Amino acid sequence: MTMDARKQQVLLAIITDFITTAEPVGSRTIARRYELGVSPATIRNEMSDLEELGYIEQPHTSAGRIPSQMGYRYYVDFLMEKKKLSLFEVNKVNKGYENKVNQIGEVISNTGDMLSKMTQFTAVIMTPRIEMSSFKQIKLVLLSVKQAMVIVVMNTGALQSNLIEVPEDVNQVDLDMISNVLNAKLGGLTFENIKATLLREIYSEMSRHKNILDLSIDVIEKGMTLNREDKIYLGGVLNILNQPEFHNIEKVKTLLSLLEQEDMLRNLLENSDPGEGVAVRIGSEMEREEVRECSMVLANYHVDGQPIGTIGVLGPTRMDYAWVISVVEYMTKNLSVTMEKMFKGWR
Amino acid sequence: MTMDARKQQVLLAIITDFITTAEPVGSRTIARRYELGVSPATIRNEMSDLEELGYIEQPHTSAGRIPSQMGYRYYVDFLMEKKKLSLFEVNKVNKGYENKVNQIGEVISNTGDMLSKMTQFTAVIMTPRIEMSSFKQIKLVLLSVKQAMVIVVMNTGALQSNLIEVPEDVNQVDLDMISNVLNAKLGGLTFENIKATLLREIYSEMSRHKNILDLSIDVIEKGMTLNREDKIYLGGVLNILNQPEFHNIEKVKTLLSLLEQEDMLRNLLENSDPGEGVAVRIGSEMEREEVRECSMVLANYHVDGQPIGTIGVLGPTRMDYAWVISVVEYMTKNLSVTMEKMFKGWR
DNA sequence: GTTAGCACTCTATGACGCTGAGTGCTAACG
DNA sequence: CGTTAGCACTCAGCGTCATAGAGTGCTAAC
Repeated sequence: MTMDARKQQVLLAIITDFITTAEPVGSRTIARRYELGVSPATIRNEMSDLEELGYIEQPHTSAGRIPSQMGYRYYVDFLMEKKKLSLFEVNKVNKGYENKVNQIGEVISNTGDMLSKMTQFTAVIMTPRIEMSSFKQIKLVLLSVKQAMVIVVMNTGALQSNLIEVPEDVNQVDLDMISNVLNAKLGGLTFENIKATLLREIYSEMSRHKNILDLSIDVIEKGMTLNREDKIYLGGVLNILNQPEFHNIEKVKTLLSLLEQEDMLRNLLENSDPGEGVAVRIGSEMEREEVRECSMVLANYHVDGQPIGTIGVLGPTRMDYAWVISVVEYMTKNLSVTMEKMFKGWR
Repeated sequence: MTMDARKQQVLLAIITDFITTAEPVGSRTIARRYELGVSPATIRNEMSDLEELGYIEQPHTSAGRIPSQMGYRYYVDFLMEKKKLSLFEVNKVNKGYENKVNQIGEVISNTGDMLSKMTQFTAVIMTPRIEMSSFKQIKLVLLSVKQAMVIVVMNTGALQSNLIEVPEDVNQVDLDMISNVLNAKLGGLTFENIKATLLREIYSEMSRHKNILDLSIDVIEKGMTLNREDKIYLGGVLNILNQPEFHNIEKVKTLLSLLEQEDMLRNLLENSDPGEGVAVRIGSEMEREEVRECSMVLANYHVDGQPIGTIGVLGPTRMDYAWVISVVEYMTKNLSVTMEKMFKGWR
């Protein structure tokens, strides 16, 4: 026994129905709502086959069928028809990008909000990965007697600043000198490329100025810790509470506590890199137990052809993939363009 | 009929019991568990009185009694015995402050985490209010051709930075000049004190240098918007899901969505300023509908005798006030000391 | 004033049976 | 030989009902 056209039709009908109703769907319902031109009995036979093939399952004997994870996968890969965003929605998105184009954070959070509003699920956005960008410039600014600020500009335009303490006898001239050395040594390098050898080299160069040696190390260390600062933005977390599959407090708790732990979430995202285009990860295709009943639709956004971050939507496996994929696709494109514009302006 | 010693004992027993069990407590339970030396019947009589006085209520005829909001209030004001933190806990808190004393954000989030872990409720911390602090120094640093960074240092040591775009022909010398003017005019003033007149004054002074006029305005505006940047840190949000009163998804949703909206939360906090010492706000003593079944224990933390922020714990009205109050009190003291140390080091 | 006793109330729980949705099988049909 | 009508069967969900248990309020006795 193998998949044929009518089985596909039936599977499509089951999934379509289940996505909207969240109820197991029976043979009668399909016969009534979808015009397959056959009787419920025939559909029952097909369903029996589909179950044997593993595409659908039965919660209990006298219930209808629901799609299995494999069913969703088949649907996403072969059956689904992509939807197109309406003009109205396209306009709404474009409006969302008109203001506040000068702050990375604003763009990210705007995108996330729109994404969650349009899909009614939870939006997940990783801010631009700093590992992929290289140092462009490092500035050290003395603010008061013992306090200075490190400002690191990356080639992507990303910018990070941090406070450091400095010895009392350090003045701005010293700091400028240090910046110069750092710029010369580190300019154009990515964080990954900064090896211990290089640090030692800087160290020795600095050692001519004994009293600011410690400081230089401090700066590097700060820089390295800043490295891990790529944040994850979440939008519409509470949307999942509207989904019937999350009427159970325990499930809510496990999922929310996953979302609360940024490390885990980052891990999850990094382990399901979408590569090019939009990727769909269904249930246990993601490693973590907590999202076994969830799916993610994700895509990378790019600057200069380089993927610099990931954007995605997290919802129950029973989500409207066709719609969500279209939205993610469109938003990714827009986000890439917007980021590109911002970075171009800065370089 | 009026409150007397035995009624107090009974009320205390009811509240104590209800706090731990979350179940209505009956006369038998009290007679058994708390040694009042009287029979259940007598306690029933007292309970009847207490109900008439409004301190307790009955969910339904054949159930025990639960404290009313007024009952909790009476308990907090007159009956409760403050608990003391054990040496073990004091040590844990002190450890928490040992590292990372150089970043305000770290201190805040550390405090919040400890607070929520120790109380098992949700911790709410407002970062230092910037309105209360005055400008100490403003720096403008040119980063690239069209891009500069504004760094604002407040007298509290708080620090804010923001990116701005500048015209191409502006160089660091121009920026230094602007910083100087701004420092001269704004130094020592709080945000509140910056009036339109002052801005106009600066404006006119700047007008000598036509081409950087726009820039100056930009800087001020950025500064003003930075103003509203006092964030609210939340710790242990999911703890409330462990409370039996939040087994209902709808309640969870309303409360969480309140917490998600920073403006509302800020409003809530600002409307219940604790003043000196630790304040307790029970149920509808706070204005918002969403927290009618919650209480907050809050206190201000200080630098130089000035309250600069608020720290609090949010939980169901049925919380262990004695314990929570002690924890908040201790944490506030510690936070104040730590902040003071940080700011002293910076001034 | 306190307490034992008792009737009363009301929730929670579990058993029971019914209903309706849905299936799987079989036999008849084209 | 695929399709379908018919039918017996299964099972979750729901309402009903009776029971148990916790707790009260009242009364009368101490």
